[in-house]
Amino acid sequence: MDSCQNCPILKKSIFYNQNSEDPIQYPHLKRQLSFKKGQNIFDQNTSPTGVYCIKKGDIKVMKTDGHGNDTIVRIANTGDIIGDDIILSQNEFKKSATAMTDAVLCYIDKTSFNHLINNKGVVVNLLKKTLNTLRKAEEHICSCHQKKVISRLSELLMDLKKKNGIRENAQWKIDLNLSREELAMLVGTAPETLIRSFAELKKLGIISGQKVIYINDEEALENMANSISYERNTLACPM
Amino acid sequence: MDSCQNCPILKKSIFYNQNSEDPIQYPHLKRQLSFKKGQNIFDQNTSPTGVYCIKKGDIKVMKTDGHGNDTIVRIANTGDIIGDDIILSQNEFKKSATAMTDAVLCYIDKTSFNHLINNKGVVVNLLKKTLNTLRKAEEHICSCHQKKVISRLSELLMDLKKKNGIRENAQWKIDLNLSREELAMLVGTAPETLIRSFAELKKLGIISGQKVIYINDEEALENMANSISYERNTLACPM
DNA sequence: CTTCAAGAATGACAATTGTCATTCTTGAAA
DNA sequence: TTTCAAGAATGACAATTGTCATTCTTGAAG
Repeated sequence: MDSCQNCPILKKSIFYNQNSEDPIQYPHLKRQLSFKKGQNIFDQNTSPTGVYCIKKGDIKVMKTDGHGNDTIVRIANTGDIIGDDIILSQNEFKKSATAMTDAVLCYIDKTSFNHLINNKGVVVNLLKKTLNTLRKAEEHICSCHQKKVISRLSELLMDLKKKNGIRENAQWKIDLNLSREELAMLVGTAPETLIRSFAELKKLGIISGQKVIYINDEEALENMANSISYERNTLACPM
Repeated sequence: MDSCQNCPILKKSIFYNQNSEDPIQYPHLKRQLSFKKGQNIFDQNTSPTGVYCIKKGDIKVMKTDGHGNDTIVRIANTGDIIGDDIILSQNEFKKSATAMTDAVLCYIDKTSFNHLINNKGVVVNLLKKTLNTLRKAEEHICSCHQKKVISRLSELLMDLKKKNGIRENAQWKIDLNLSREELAMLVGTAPETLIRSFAELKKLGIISGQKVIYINDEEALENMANSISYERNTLACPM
């Protein structure tokens, strides 16, 4: 087993503690696991016995309603923790996780994890990460409430650009490691509707490409993400 | 200033610490504030200088897109903390809070709050609260993605029942302290659509009443909340 | 190269939801 | 009580989105 002290992603993880007044006990019940693209990490109906710290790869966290309707709740990356809500009552755990790329995760036993969060630095790091995730979730809720599909798709593309985008001359290149169906599950719509919004953005010249896409007009995409919501004719001056 | 030790809601707050190995420092830069129903606590464009612990009352946390589209992100109650995401970068604070009932909040200065979360028990309590809020937010995201308005409204009513419902014979009585517009902002739809869904539930005999409503058929409401999502004809056996 | 299957795309249509106009209710103030 | 304004409700219609059927692409396996 590698020691956590030398982990290349230590600084990105919640286990990195700048001020060493309260030195971290690294997990001793840790196991490093590898997953192939598409492989399931845990599923909605099991009670997990620990948490996972992502060393490498993209993990989709999903929820299914049993009628074949899946939602991708979020995508977790290097340094993120998944399954941490076992801290709450365990039996309400109702999410699944799947590797979207080949991935390496460190499994940390529940007891060990509970011990680790006795460390001030670690809890605070985890709290910050959680608050950040919550903020993003709340922003997504607003989008769902207020915006049309094409707008939410534009938001998603801006997000992906921020995370995985590569600048190429005047364009941004994004290698979507996502099928159209997965994009639909992120945006919250049917695959067909997503495909049509996608086509619309292409027709407008804002993006191009298929699996690898290019953002040709970043400003237009930003506008699409922000301004196209349901709107009423609010009379400026009802005089 | 009242001392926190004697606060009647101490046990509901994040400042309550069972194992006293690491005794809590109660906030010393605390101010108790009263708000009237409808009064604004902080708004989206200000950078708050501290957090609020709710002693009494219901607080709606909202987000506006500037085009008159508001969303109620969540309703916070006794023992909850609002504004705690000042722990993250302050300038991204983009929510407002308004009292839905007469309310009493304790304002805690940012410096003081940062000091308080040095206490293990307090951070862990806050972390648990945040994880719980996140879980609810993620569940709401799934509902938005998968369910129709009438279904989301049913979910909301079940929630309100759980929080404020009073058993009356075979029924549940809920005093909605919410206008139809507010209900719409919670469910994520237009007021007219909400009103129609409301009417539909009444027509089905599942609920009755106006501002004070009665759940006549809890099971039917539960079913409505769970089962009515968009569904495809998944062929059972395509042989 | 051909075959084939899975994903992507598109057309047609229906269901849901949003928008606007109008009317009905309700409760507070005069 | 009467008046009036704000919220609630409803009708009519349009826009968006979901569903199903079908076709087109693409890439892997033989």
